[in-house]
Amino acid sequence: MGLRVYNTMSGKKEEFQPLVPGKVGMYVCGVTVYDYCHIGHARANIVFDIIFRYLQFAGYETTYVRNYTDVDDKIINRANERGISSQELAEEFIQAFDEDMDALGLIKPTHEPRATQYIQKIIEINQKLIDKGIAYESAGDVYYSVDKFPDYLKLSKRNMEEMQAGARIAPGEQKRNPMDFALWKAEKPGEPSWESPWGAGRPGWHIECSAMSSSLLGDSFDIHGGGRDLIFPHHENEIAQSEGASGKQFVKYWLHNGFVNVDQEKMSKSLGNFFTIRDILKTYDAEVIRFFILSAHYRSPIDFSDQNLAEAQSGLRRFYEALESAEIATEGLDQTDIASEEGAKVAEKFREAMDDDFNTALAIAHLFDGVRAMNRLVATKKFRKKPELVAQVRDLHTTILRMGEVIGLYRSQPTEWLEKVKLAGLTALEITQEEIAELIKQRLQARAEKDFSRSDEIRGELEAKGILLLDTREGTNWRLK
RNA sequence: GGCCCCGUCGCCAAGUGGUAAGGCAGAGGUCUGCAACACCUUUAUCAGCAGUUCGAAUCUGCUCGGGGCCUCCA
Repeated sequence: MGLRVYNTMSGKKEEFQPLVPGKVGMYVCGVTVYDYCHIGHARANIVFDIIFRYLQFAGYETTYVRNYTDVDDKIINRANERGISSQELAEEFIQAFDEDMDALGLIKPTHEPRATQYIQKIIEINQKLIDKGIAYESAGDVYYSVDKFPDYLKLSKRNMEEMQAGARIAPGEQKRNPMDFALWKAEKPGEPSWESPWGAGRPGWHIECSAMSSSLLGDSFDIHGGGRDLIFPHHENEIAQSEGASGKQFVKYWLHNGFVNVDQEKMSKSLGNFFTIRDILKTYDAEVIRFFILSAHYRSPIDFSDQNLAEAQSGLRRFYEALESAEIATEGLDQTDIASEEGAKVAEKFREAMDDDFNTALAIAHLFDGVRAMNRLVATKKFRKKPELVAQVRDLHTTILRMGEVIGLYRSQPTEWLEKVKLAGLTALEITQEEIAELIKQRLQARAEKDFSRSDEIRGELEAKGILLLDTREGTNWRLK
């Protein structure tokens, strides 16, 4: 069975069949660049990163577009506060966004358009909507007339009467219906503006995405993604604009990711309870964040907490420890042509899980099964003298890395990753690497002299500080408790 | 007020009609000078109540609890 995706439009999982066989066009709403990204942005971008990766893995030639909204009220306000141009501000946070996404290990979308690069296209769509009688000009503004689009609210499944009760008209706006939304805003002092048939002004928020998506993916494309909070009004309005202008179905599958909560409450700028990506990266490795996010289904809400991240780190460490021990166990052994089915079994389960609406939590669980199988084999007596077992371990190892690449995990060299996480954790403890090394040396000395009480004393001392000692064939290592 | 979602082991989290995955934490065992790691074993009947069904965590109704959207928001 092939890929199935949950479509917000139908409210059901549907069999995925792209408009053009073998090819996928995907548009995801990016960020408005006026501040640093928080973990909620990280989630949305990681989710669509793995969807992009998986589509390609599944053999689809995928065009992924993720925009930057670089003209907007918030950008203008923030820039004015800081006394710089909105362009400068946008530039600064585009760069910050790119740095954060790089740090999180995201692969680049095919296209990363900026709204301000598509002003002409925006004007064209507006003109078309006006010509069709769907939009109207009013005192230099252009508004979309929601009454002219019968399918309005089909995505968010609301009805007009209820919505109108809550809608309001801001001072200075001259709308025919309170629900009408701005496609073009007349220039105001201190704001960036562009010439248009309706005078100088700037685009409304929603129209940008219609312009960028149709320019890069055409009037109809396969997947449109974003956070749940964009369903209304943003995505609803995009549908109205794009379908109103083209007369064709805009998007086949609507995918929306769930929120990141803090203490059971949505994390957002307005609530002030957000954590930026760069702050979290000071304490946790980027892959830990990814692992945390992917260990729940993308549509479920997840609760952000230190405990949950620490747990994610433990889980990820299990993978890296297993990968490392498999590498050590098979090091220097000859390659053989012995066949192994172990990897194929794991890979098949993994694909089944991912095919079911990108169920990464289940997919990772199957990889954990692979880890256990691998550990078990490595722990077998005289493992290195049993070529069929060595072949199976190598097969599992390769498979875990290959599947890991599809979800952007296990990309580091295990020993380096383990070392990095270990040292990062050490900074929170009251002991240095050198002190640990010295104590280990003393303990080895004591053990050599069979002075086990002294040996245990040292271990107890370190354990009290959060350090665990591990005696191995190769010597004594340590790790965080 | 309108629309919508969720409530699964101590914690995280899959599972949406066929008899409860996985991880973290815990317990017992093997290994170990003793430990740790790893491995093996072990821990839930699914918020509550009432229905539908041969059969329900999965469908329906009600109750309780939590959350979201309706204004910018990933």
